[in-house]
Amino acid sequence: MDKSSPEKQPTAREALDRAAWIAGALDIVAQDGIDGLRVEGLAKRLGVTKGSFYWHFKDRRDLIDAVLDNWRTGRIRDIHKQTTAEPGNEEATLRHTIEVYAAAKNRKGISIEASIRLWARQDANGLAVVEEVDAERLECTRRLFLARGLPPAEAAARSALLYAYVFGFSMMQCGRFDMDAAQTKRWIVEQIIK
Amino acid sequence: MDKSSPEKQPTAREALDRAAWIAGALDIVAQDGIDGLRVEGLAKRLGVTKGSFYWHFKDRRDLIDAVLDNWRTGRIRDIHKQTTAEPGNEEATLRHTIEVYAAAKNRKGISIEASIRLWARQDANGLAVVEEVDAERLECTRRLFLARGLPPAEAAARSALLYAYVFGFSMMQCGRFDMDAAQTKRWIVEQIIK
DNA sequence: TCGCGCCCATACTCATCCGTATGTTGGCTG
DNA sequence: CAGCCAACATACGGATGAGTATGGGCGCGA
Repeated sequence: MDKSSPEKQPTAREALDRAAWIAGALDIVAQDGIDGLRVEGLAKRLGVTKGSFYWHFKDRRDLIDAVLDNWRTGRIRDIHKQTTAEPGNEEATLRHTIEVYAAAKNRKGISIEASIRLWARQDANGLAVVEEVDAERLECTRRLFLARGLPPAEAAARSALLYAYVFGFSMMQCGRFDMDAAQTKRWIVEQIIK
Repeated sequence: MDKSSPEKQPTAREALDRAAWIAGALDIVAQDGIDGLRVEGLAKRLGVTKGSFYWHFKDRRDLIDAVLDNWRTGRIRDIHKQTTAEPGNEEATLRHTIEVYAAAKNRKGISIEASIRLWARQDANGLAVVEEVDAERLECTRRLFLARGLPPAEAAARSALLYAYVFGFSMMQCGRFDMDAAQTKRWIVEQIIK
């Protein structure tokens, strides 16, 4: 699992550079998907050449796996951070979680989500990563519903509906549909939370 | 909008061949996304060479536009077919619509949906197509909710939640989450319909 | 100051793919 | 049967991109 292959100490320098490559890769993934993640394009974006890339990574697949791993740990850290609620405050925490994940400001994060999930349809490693992230997220919000006294089955169902709504709505293009978006979102959130 | 450029009669032969190319393209899109849709690969899949392709299509973009157009008209025809209900039968029609679009058997259709929607994020033509399909779908199911006597805002909200759930759930990977999937889906459908 | 190793550039090979130009074949028509 | 045309195949040029091989600069310790 770990990148323990370098012979000497994994200097902070190298770790930082690798992180920079991954950060740049995530920008490209958000724009063009994982298929659009090219070694030479990423290098040009970082102001270097391929020679640098192949010093930090074994090959393109190594970069993709690093991106997936980085995304996985980041999403799991995030959901734990978002869903830690003091007892009695579960409802506000749930509303806030939906806010964060469905926010229009989070366009880049949504794009990365969609790209990785589509990629995971034909990649075993990607599928495992998405499964782990989903399981963690579903479990975190389920706990919040359980803390509110809901029966286990309903807590699981509400948790599933929460993420289905968030991801599904982000994939839709409602530009031509006549509705009050804010009012609609409020009504849906009530259905999920209440 | 129409392909009226051929000088003579648009023979059934040519129409069939163009449809065959589009059908093969949809297979590839379902597997590898629109980025994976390559002229030579598609030709090999159909047992011919590029020479044939460039007789039927101007270029790769022409094929993509044809695929988008075919998908658009097909989805609109489908949703109209699924949502025509005799008065009083709206609830069963809504349940059936969810069944059809959320069906696990419809894996190929879901993959095409996801690929096109991701593609539409960076393509104006694709965006217009998705917007039109979404508007049509949202309107069709909204009419069913309205026919059941719901207030307009709630009908629109339920219609939006319906598709958000269908698309969102199809993007999730719940393999590691402990729940009764059938029971969960039943609970969610009740929330949307009732 | 000398060498060594990290970090990157340069320069290739090989494969894929788009688009075009042109050759070829089989069927239909006059 | 001559000719034409739809529907391909073949062959090519140019671009892109992965991966490798190799060289060079630069800091740093002995």
